[in-house]
Amino acid sequence: MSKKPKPATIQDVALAALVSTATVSRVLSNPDLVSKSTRVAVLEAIRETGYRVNQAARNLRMQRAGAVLVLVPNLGKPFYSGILAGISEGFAGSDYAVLITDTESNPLQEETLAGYFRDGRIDGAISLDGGIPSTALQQCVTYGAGDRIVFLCEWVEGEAFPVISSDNAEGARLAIRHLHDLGHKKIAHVTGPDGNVLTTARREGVVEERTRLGLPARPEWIIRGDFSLESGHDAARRILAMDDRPTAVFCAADMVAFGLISGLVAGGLKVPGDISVVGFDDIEMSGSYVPALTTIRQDRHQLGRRAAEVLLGQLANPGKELPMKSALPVELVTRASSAPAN
Amino acid sequence: MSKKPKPATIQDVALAALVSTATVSRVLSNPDLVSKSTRVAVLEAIRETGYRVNQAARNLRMQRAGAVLVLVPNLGKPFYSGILAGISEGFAGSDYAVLITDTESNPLQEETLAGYFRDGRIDGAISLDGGIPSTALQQCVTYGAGDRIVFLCEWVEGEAFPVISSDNAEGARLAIRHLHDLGHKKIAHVTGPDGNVLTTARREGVVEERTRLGLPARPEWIIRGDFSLESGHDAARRILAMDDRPTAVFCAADMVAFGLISGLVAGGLKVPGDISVVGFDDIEMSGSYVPALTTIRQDRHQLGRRAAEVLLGQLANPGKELPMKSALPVELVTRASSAPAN
DNA sequence: GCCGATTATGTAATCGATTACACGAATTGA
DNA sequence: TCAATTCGTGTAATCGATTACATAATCGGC
Repeated sequence: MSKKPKPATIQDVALAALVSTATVSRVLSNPDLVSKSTRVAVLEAIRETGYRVNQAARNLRMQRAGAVLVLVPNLGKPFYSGILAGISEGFAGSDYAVLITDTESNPLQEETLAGYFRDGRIDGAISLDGGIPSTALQQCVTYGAGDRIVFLCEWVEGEAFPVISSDNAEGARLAIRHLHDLGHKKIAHVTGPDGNVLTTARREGVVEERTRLGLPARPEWIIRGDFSLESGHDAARRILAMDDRPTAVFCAADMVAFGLISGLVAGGLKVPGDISVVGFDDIEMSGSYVPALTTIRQDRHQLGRRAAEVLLGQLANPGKELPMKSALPVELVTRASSAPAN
Repeated sequence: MSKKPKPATIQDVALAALVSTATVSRVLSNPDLVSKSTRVAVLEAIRETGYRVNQAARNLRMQRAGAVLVLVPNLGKPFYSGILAGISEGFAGSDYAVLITDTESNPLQEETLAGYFRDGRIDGAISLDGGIPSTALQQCVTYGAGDRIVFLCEWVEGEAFPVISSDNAEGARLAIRHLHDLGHKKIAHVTGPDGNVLTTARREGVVEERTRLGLPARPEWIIRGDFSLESGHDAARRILAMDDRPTAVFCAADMVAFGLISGLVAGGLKVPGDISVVGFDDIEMSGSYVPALTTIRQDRHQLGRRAAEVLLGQLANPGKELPMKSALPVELVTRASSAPAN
């Protein structure tokens, strides 16, 4: 039935090329050590036998796992797909496998992460989740994996790991400035969940820019959300009930903006006629929502690639570079959901 | 800096328990072969040393990869998250790592999949993508991996792999029956993309049930879509332009329903006042859309688990069970987007 | 009390790569 | 011309498990 042709090993290649396995190995990993003639012969033998290196054997010998883990808060959020694509692209050339786990449906146990390192299942990790318990991180550091973890988009306050993220505060400022340019003065902001680092960064951007532009600020114009569609609905309800309604709302996420818009429309308001709405992220469907959403674009692909590169760098020369925070630029994408103030 | 305490090996345990490594290994994989007293001693030694088996070594010796690959058409679609959660849950107890790849952003090269098997990177695969080229699959079969691939949700017509999916035709029938029960007679259907097996199954369910109930059928009431938000918009435009408009629409996916609803509303129609809409999938946001979407729920979690179980079974006794198609039940979830016909 | 069967355990080969070390040949410099 | 390098390659140990085979101990039946 299944014939399962046994794959060629390095021995087979050595035999075919009339050299030792050491030489074959060197041709693969350190070609300069081998004379041109034998190198050619070995490469020919490799082609002939159809040899492919056995990762398990290599990993065992080299004492590595050959895999990295990506921790995603919620795989279901469309926001993450581009990032994951960027990450796998970043690792495509390498011989690392990319494991992905959803921290919402597979909550990280206290010692799970360090355990993965310990058991030789992973060589490094990229976390998109800023909610990893400090204790879990400390265990990794204790184990010596402290320099093989990088944070992406979110991060844990007070921990010294490299962080790749967008310039969240700048994104918020861009949004406010855009609305201000359109003539809006009363601008509300629907935030992310409490305690989230992105919430803070974006809220501060809002407050800062609003102050700089001399715009009025009322406490109820900062509305607590949680990046979800529902929190957008809630915000709509809140706004519909206000005496002094804002004429524009900047939401901390596109999903929130969708919820908000549908809520406002259901409440009889027009978007952008009565209220302009700006989101954050520029997820796929933002362009085809009705109205098409004005938003702050994060280069998700690039974010993913960068994180992959940084981690690969750390894995290549462990403990070399110092952890640091790098912020990628964001961009305002003007669409139909924002219009000049009446 | 990073002390990197060297993990205990099976040797260390053997030493501590005053037995051979063979015995330790047996305690772990075949406890019955070991006398109770030594078993206890070994277990104590394991606890003492904090020993964890090294997967790379085990995999090398056992000639396996210790990993399975999940092929997802588009990680960004919220539909897949629950499924992935179910899959990883299904593999949680096992010692298989779960690799996830997005076939849209990382298109599968002709020989990639078979290559993964060949290189010992994976022991099996679950494909959520029905668009895998037959040639790629044949290569896997040739290599002997034919019984370690299962399809989930989608499948490739004419290939003999196990398939786990929902009862798509029944879902379609349920939707039509529901609308019929509400008094609708003129029911349209927005399909999935051409050539997709789900498109066929659902469309056939629609046609069948519509015929059974003696409902009228006009060719333009079958509208070609592609599971996307945009195709929902297009469908709305199409419907708005019809002379003889349907009073209800069954969409082949929730995303399509969202696009459709927003398009219809933008066109001045009320949902469900003028037109009732029913979706398929019951993704997270369906319940909090406005109006909340009536839809056909697939048990995504269960689907994932099942696929994992089937694959694990195949891996445990290769080539034992025969491939077969199994359909999980679906369920009508009645919400606000469908109402009695006027 | 003896012999075959069973049970428990150890010895050592093995999986397929990498690499420290050794060695002979070629090259260099004085 | 000889010693010191450098270069190219092979030998064999090694990574950490599993397991076929061998061996010693125990048991049962007669």
